[in-house]
Amino acid sequence: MTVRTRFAPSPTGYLHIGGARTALFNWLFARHHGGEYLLRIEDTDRERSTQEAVDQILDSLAWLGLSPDEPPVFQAQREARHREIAEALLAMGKAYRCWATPEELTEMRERAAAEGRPPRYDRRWRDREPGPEQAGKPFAIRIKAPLEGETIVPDLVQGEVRVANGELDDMIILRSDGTPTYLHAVVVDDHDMRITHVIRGDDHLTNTFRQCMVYDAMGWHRPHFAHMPLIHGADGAKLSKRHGAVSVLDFREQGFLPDAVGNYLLRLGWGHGDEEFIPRDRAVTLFDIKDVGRAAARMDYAKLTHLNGQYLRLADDDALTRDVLERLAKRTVLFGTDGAKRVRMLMPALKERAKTLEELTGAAVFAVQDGPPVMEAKAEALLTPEAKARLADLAAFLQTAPWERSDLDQWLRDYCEVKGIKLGQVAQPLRAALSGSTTSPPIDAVLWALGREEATLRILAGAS
RNA sequence: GUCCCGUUCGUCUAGAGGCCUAGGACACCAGCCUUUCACGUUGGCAGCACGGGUUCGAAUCCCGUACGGGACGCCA
Repeated sequence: MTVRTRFAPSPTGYLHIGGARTALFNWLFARHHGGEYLLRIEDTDRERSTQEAVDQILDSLAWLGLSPDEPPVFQAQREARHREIAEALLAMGKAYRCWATPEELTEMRERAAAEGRPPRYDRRWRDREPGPEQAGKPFAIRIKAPLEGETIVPDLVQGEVRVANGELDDMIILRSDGTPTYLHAVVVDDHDMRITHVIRGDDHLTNTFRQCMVYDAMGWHRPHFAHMPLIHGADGAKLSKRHGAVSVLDFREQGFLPDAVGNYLLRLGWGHGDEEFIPRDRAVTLFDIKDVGRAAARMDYAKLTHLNGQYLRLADDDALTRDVLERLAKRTVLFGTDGAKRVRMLMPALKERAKTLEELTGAAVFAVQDGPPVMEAKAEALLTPEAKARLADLAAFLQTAPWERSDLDQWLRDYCEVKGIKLGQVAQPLRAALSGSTTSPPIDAVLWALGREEATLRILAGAS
C-alpha cells in the first residue's frame, strides 16, 4: 500500500517553525517510502481562520520546498461528509443524542473540580430517551466511549501508549448547530484521504485515544501514528514570539536559506550518527521515523546560523547576487552604474564571510555604490598621514597595473617589495579607503571588482 | 486535580548491558594559518536528574522521587 502522509495546519496564524518541522517530517517520511504527502487546511474555526493565513502557510511551505503532492483539502468544505458519518454512527447505535445544555456541562465540570475528580461528562443521555420537553430542542451527537478495557496505540515515536477506557469521555462529534468537531472531522478526513501515517506534534498524543473511538466505531482501519515532541524556546518554555523568530517567513526575511532551515529542523530531535550537514536528498535516504527523539528540543539560533553559513558558501553565486541586490534595493541603497556587476564579481569572496543573506547584503553595500564609501570609525583611524601618503603613491602606480584578478595580488606584493614595506601596511589603509571598513574580501579582489577608475577615485579620496 | 509523555556537556545529539577514560556538532577559550574578516585546522572547557534494585558488569533493564512538557471544551 502506498504511504500517504499529511500536514494539517489550522489557518489561524502564520506557519511557525514547529509546524514547519512537522511538515518536513511528513514530507521526508513520504519521500523515503516513495509515497505521497498531502496538505489539509483545518479551517473549521470560521472565527479565527483567515485567507491571509492560508496564503502565508502555502507561501511558507513552498519556500521550504514542502508543497503538497495534491491540491490542499479544505476541511470546512467537507462538513456534509462529517455530518453523514456522525449520523451513520447514530444509526448504528454507536453514538447518541445529548440535550445537556452548556450550563449543565459547566456545572458538571465545576463539581468535578471541587471534588477532585477529572472533569467529565456524566453520560446522562447515553441510555435515555428524549421526553416531550426535548422536542424541537437542539442536541449534540456524542460517541459512545468504550466503558471497559483499555485502548492501546502503537506509536512509531513514543512506543506503545495505553490508557484505561474508563478515562475516556463520550466526546461530542457533532455540535448542536450541526457542525462537526475537530476530533471527529480529522478522523473522517484522514480516512477519506487514505492517510496511512499520521505524523504530528505530541500535543495530539492523548487526543489519539479519542480519535480511535471513531475509527473503531466505524470499523475503519486505524492509521499508524507518530507523535513528535514540540520545539521549545532557548529557555525551555513553549516557543513564542519573545524567543525571536518563530514564523517561517521571519527566517526568510532574516536571510536564512530554506535548505539550511530544513537541515537544522531535521537535526532538531533527529540524528544519524555524527552527521550534521544533511542536504535534502541525503535526508530522504536516511530518514527513519524511529530515530526521532522523544524529548522536546530547544531552538538554538546560533547553530542554525552556523549551518546557514555552510549552505551560503555552497550556494550559487548568481542566485545569491540576485537576492542580495533585491535586499539592497529594499534598503534603498543607491546602485552605481556597475554596482550590480561588482557585487556579482565579489560574491565568491563575499559569501565566505557571511552567515546570513542579511549579513551578506550589509557586506555588499560598499561595492554596489559609486564614490567613496561611508567610513567606519575604525577604518578612519587607519588613514594616518603616513597611510595617506602611501595611498597617494599607490594610486599613481596603480594606473599601470594589470587589471586581472589573478595578477593584482602579485602586483601588490611586488609593489610592497619594491617599496620595502609589508603587505599589511598597505592592505589595511587600502581596505579602509575602498570599503570604508576594516574587514572586507581580499583586497586584490576588491580592487579588481571595483575597476581601475572607481578604485583610483576612492584611493585618492582616502588619501586626501 | 486526573491521565499521557519525557529527562546524556549551556544547546542539538551519538549511545539498543562490557567497544564509554561517554563520541560528534554549535557556542565559548587558547594556538596555528593569514593582507583584514571569515573559512580551515590543533587543543581545551563541559554531561549520563536523583535514589533504590537486577547483573560478574548499567548511560543503557526494572521501580520510585524530583523536575519539565502535553491533554482533559458544543477550540483546533
